[in-house]
Amino acid sequence: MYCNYKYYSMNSGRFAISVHILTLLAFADDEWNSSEYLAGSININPVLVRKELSNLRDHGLVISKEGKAGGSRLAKPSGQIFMSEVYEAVKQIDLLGKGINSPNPDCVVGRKINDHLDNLYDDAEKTLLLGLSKTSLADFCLKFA
Amino acid sequence: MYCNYKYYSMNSGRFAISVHILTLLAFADDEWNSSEYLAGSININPVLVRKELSNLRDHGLVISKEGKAGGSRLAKPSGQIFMSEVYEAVKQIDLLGKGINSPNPDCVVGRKINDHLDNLYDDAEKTLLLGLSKTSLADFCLKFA
DNA sequence: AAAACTGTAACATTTTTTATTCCAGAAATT
DNA sequence: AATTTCTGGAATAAAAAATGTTACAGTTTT
Repeated sequence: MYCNYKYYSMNSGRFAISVHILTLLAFADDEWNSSEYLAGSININPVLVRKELSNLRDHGLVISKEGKAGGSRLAKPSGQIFMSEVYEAVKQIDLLGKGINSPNPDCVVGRKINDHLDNLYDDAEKTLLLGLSKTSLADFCLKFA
Repeated sequence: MYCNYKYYSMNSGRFAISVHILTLLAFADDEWNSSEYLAGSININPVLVRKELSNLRDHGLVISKEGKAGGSRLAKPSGQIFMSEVYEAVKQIDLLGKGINSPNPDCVVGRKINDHLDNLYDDAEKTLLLGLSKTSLADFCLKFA
């Protein structure tokens, strides 16, 4: 077995789900939105929404209120939330799972390639983040007009 | 179930494996390298290497020779192969698997979000490719000096 | 006290990725 | 022309990751 670079976690849904949640919250303004309601629009299980909300909360993008009439809303104006932040928020978890495995250390290339790939990935990611930082959640919401 | 955006396929190894293969071939110059040898440095199964070679071949990055004393080598000088090409080569297969599923069509956001996410992803990917196009395989190999 | 939420843990299912086995066919070597 | 050493690729298995579900304790409003 080999390599588990998880740098580009825009993969497979979590980023999309987070953006979807944030978009709904942006449209709902000051209201507290239940995970049930959010899940209804996204068409996934409410528990998945809560998990994602939990992560967004940890990253300061949303706040939640427990108890009856509780729910979630944006932690700051949509003009101050950037896609790069969403990317970073979603990425975290994957990064933990990162496990770089054993290329052959007797090979000049194998011995060093992980470091070099790391650098390459870091650079590429910076570029990507720069691009994503140009779109705010407010910008994104405008598209629905 | 929801969303399967597979745009960012730099995920989990295939990109790394392809770069590893290409780097080995770049160092080996004109020699024909067997999948067995390549697999030895990467420390994965030779069949996986052949699959990856098959893909790289389809994208004009390597050529292979069958039969005894056969193997693979670069299809062009390493200075003319860019990381963006490798990314594109690896991406293809994932793109086929792309399946965007059913957000709630009764919701203003749900109805349109996939299109908007698509655009966002396309833009981000363009940025990423631009970044990757700045590093050639030759550049990458220099790091091993 | 009841109702309507969140927050999580534990578990089940599905999908994707990675690995393995096997063999037919191609070219060099003898 | 038989043998050897490769590729090419199908079929299958195993492992890992992503996604979905159930269940329930804890919070706050009514």
